[in-house]
Amino acid sequence: MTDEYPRPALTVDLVVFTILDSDLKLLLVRRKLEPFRGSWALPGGFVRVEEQGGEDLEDAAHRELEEETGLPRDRVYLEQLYTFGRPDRDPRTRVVTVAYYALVRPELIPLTRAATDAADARWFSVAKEVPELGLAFDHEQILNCGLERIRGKIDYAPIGFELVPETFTVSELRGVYEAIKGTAYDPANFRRRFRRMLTDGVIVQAPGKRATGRRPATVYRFVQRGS
Amino acid sequence: MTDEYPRPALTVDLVVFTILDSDLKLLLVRRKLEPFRGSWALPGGFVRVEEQGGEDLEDAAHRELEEETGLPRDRVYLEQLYTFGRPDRDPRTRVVTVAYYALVRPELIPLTRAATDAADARWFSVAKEVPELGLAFDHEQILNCGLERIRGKIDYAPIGFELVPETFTVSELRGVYEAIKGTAYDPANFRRRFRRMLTDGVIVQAPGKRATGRRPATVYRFVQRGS
DNA sequence: TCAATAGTGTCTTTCAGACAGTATATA
DNA sequence: TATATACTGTCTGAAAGACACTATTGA
Repeated sequence: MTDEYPRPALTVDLVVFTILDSDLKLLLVRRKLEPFRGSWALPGGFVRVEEQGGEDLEDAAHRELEEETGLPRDRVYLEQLYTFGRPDRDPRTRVVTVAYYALVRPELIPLTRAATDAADARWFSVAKEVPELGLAFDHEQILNCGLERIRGKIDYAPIGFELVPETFTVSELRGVYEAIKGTAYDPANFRRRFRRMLTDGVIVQAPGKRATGRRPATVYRFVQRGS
Repeated sequence: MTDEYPRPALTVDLVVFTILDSDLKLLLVRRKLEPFRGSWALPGGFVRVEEQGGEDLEDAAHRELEEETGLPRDRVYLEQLYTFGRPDRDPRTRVVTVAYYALVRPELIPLTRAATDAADARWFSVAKEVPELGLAFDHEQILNCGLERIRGKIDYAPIGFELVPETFTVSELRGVYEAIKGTAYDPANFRRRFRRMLTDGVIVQAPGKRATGRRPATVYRFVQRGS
């Protein structure tokens, strides 16, 4: 019954973001095979499918991320983005891809180095480097979809905390917002929003101070629900 | 290369909403085949896939909607929702489904009648009837995903206009918001939000008046961008 | 002491919720 | 005339943008 219909190949692709030096970065891998051999592309690959069983889509995304970049599955924030299935998006055959976006804390960036040598993965500046690259397939479109999503979502969901160390200062968090939105925030007004999160219990003060600039700043910790 | 991997079956499923008598309704079809034979399910079906070419995912969604319910593709608002791929979501074989939600203007409801006789399609009250039905597969989860989406999105995007006739009164639009959100809106405050849309040019006054209740109400028309 | 960042407070505008009150149609 | 709905206006509070101001550190 279901076998009357031809089936498409199914992949997952990942738009992996981090922030380094107050700049939004995207993780790309260099393609070893045709088509687009030698081009930079989003990490991703085929979903493991069996007649009965196989892996869930989100598991496939985590697995591909770990395999291709070395980023551990349990420490990366992952969320489904959109599914792309234009008939001509892959020149070989019909390939439908479920795109996810991932947010990587800066502390984890060194872990990608381990895989870098093997898989040729690198972080690129979204604003300054990626536009020149000419990504493989429709990956530019997928990236833009991811950018739109995080730029919209950061205004109402606590995804900013996924791009900052476990403890952080107000300025560091503001830097995340500025890197994502691409605009400057008034430090005083940002701090006020922040203080509301504090009184709402979304954030608590952490011990110690951090001396980044001139005067050491208070350090905070994000309180996820149920911990 | 790509043919080394087994492929999943790929379907689209549709969460189709309308509003009738100030109540949010969902369009369901009765299954004629196993599994879940006789159960109510979301309209949907297999994406047409060929080695080279075939249809786009959104085209597949429009096609299935028209085939199964008679709703014309060019008059229904459609948007991708989420992709579901749990390995056990279909007992037969691995089936991944790309879910869409659709918004149907009340004027189009009679068009579903034509297909009703053939395909056994019916509108159900989301609040009062659907919970008792026990939908096929994971369609309850897909429905909840669609509900979440429109309840969130109506606050910042003009999707409410997709559930109202071409010309409408303030009360009618308020009824849409109340049906979706499941809460009452203060008529005076809602009217103020509405007047801002008017001054912003999102809406224009239409000729005539409509006598629904006691006093005839002014009629408006939504101005989509670029017309 | 100076410069730079941390941090506070104030003014204004915008908008939402609550709610009183006026206007106009039909039964 | 009664009443239900259409429609207007006002008060209050929450929150954002602009911006002046104080505090504390390192160089």
